[in-house]
Amino acid sequence: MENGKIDITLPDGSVRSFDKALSGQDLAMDIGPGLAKAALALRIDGEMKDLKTLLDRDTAVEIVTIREDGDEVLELLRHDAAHVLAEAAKELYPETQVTIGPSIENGFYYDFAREKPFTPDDLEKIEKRMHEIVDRDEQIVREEWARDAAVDYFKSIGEHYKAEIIASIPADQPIGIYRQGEFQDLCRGPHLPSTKKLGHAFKLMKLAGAYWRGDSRNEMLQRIYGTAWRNEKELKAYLHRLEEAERRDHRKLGREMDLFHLQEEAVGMVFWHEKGWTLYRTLENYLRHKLEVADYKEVKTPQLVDRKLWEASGHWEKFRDAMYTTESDERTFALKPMNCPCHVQIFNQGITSYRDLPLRMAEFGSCHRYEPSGALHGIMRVRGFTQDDAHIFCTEDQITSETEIFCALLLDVYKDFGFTDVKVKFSDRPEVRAGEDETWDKSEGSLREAIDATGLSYSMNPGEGAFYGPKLEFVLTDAIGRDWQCGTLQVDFVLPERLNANYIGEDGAKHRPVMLHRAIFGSMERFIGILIEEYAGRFPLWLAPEQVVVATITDEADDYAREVLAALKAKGLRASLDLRNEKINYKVREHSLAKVPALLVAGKREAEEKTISVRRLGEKHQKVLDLGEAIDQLVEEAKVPGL
RNA sequence: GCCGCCGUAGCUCAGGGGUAGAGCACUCCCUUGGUAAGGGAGAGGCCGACAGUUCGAAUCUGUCCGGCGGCACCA
Repeated sequence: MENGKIDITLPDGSVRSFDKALSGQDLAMDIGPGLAKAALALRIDGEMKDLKTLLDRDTAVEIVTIREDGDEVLELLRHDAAHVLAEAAKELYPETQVTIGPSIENGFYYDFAREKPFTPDDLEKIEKRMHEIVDRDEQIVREEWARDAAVDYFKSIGEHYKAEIIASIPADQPIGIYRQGEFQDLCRGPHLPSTKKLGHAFKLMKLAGAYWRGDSRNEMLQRIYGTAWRNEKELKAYLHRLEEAERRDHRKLGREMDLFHLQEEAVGMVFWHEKGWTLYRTLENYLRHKLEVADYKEVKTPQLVDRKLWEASGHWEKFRDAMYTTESDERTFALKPMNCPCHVQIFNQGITSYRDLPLRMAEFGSCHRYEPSGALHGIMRVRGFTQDDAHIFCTEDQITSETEIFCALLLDVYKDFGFTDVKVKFSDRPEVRAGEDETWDKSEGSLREAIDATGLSYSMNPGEGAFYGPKLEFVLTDAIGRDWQCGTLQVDFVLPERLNANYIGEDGAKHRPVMLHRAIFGSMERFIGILIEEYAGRFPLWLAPEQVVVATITDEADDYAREVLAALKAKGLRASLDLRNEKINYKVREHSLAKVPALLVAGKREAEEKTISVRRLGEKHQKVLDLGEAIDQLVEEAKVPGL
């Protein structure tokens, strides 16, 4: 800044000098009118700022345009879309109060407070008004207000939620107010220079309820969700993705593929049909084998257990409302919502030596929980489910190595299903919890040490741990982009204490073991739901409930087709026969729609030559192979991983 | 649980104060056809449940049940 000059360094390394301070807009114009037109914001020292920011010192500046890839531009657009949404809603329905409206993955939302609910018709009107506001090309101007003045202002115009938000901001922080047209909103920014820059590639998607400040004790607001993109093409691509995702919805495929159903008489409980149950058993046996190799001991514990045990474990106090109970012999029993207390009962039989640790006790444990009705979702969130549960009883010293061993096993299993990018979350102590703070310090510390030892990257999930200990969550994503916790690992110093679990140490004295609660699939039901969506119903051969259909072209091949079926079954393949009096086109179409991985077609020629025409799902053409060769190939491909 | 929307044949959906319709699937008949729908006929519904309004309710109103989308919850 010599001689009052301001040097601006551009991303290409070139430097422009100016006599006096200038706005980012001026800078863009100075470089070229095309750039000025495309400019949306600035990146000053790597941080996004308004395009109108005054540049009054030497600095490195990057001009952000609509053509820039990456999420930052999208976040900017979406955040503005939320403001335009709020402006439109206020214009059309002035009695509405605005609250917050952030950008989110794929879009944005805005929460409104209003007596009368918005209707789908209102959505259309609001969207139309949003387009008008964009066309008005309203300048978006940032101002900074004193906090108390801002609170008074918003109170005076009846925006009590806004006033409350501002009042909760620390007094020494500046209050940024963005004005566009008649609409003013509290906001940190940055924003576009004008509403026109938002463009028209946005769409309002859905109406929903949402609690004020995310707390169910508060009143419910009305949330409007929308999506926004750089251009029409991206918007269309997104809408198309949504349609594709709907096609692989496990609820739809579950019905179409005759895997399972749900009905009113057993809400949240799955009726497994033959094909779905075959899939279920295949998975269970696969995992059972993995567990055997990993030195787990499988057990089975009772469904109905006296409430005394749940009181002792602490579950009764915390989850009583979500437990199914029944009275008998003047005692109260609960359908088990978890397996851990039962596993401790097995552990407590006899005397355990430190030589027995780590003891890995596994169960495909059938559990029931009275989940809130609004939480139910297909077979992903149900009231009756089976956990691939296990508890590792070990010493404190063994936590790290057991965590490493478990994470390796989990990733190995996930890899067999093609899940390679797994989100890991670390959830620490919740507000309501059992155990002393010192115990939590210890358990969180040891889990952190253990996860660090695995080298996996993870994100923090504060306050989301189980009531007895911190946990790792292994999260998979469904077709519609929703995250589901599947695997978990939880460190527990509390239950062994409460249920008096002991082992005899090297010193001959009693010691408390640590329990590691862990699951890989999480629940069989949820994992199967995820798999259906992941594969869009087109399972790999080893998982497919119906692996092969033998279909005939004429009834002259019926006897041969029966021989083929027998040969397939003798090799352990799941196969069936289609001898119907239908054209081969019809049969191909039907079995393709049913997503049968392999169709073996037999006509007169094949019968005479002892060959078979192999048509694989997803391929346009078929291959004629020697029967033995065809079967060998299928058998090889149908091998269960790890077996 | 809370907010909004929805509930008609096995599935997808149309209709809408005067006793219910399509396509696919299903059953039967004809067709023996070489790799994604051959032709014909037939059967199938207490219009989610209960109450109310009405001469009359699948249709209007209310309550409940269930589903869907969010929110909250998730040992």
